[in-house]
Amino acid sequence: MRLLLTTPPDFSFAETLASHGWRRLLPFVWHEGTRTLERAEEMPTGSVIVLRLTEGESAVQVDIEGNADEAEITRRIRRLLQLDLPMADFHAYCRTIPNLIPVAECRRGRLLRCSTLWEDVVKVIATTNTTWGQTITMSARLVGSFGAEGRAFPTPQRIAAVPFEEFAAKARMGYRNAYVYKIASAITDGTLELEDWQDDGLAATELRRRLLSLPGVGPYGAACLMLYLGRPEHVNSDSVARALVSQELDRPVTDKDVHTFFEAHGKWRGLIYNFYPWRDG
DNA sequence: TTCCAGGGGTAGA
DNA sequence: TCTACCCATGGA
Repeated sequence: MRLLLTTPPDFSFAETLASHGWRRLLPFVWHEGTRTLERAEEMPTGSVIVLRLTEGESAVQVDIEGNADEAEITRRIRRLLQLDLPMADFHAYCRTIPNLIPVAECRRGRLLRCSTLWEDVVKVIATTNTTWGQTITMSARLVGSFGAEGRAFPTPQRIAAVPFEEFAAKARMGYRNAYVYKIASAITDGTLELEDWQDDGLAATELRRRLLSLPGVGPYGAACLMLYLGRPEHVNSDSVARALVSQELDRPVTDKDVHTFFEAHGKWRGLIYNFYPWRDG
């Protein structure tokens, strides 16, 4: 089966996929030669399908291996590519600042997401206080050990269904094991309705408060997740941000300096940081 | 061995 | 609010 999803004029397939590192984490597989983003998805029935996304003419072409409900696939892909996120105001803002004009002209601003907030949360936790290499292997172990057919990202239910000791031994996420398992268990027993937090009616301050209440999610993680949820008013200051701002200011900097550096960009701070045209690339 | 990586939790001030 | 310390894992 093949789907063709029309994309907004200010959408860029290439820029969205390059927006951050998610395309390098399973179950995403990026094929540079064919410019294809592949991803296995577990359907509500338990079956696994494979999506292959390529850029079309003002559209995203989706080739689907396996049988699945078209509406459900469309919904997931719209989430993956932030197709419903308005970009006009952000791009208009960028055009008012000379060194940010390329951000608008290259149609940057959307970020690649996973098909659930749950998966985004787990992967953000897997990026904290570790190297990218380990983040990649943690994602691979989660998919391989607990995902449906060892190909899709595990649902919270699949993780909560195994004893913690078994989960920890196979996931090997260090002290993050307990955080991920606790979140999976809370979703499974119904005390945490994480996916409902994506409601646009939720105030940004309340969303941030809730994200910070998740074990393993602090200021950095909450800022990342808010960015993925279209609320870019916080900068996800991390060691990368500190290094870049330090280079820009030519002196050692703290988190506070990073926040001060982006303060003027107000509600667009998080996006400006993510797409900032740093010197030397 | 020791350090530390796209931080976070906790205790104590 | 700020600081110090600890945290599992694995590579350098």
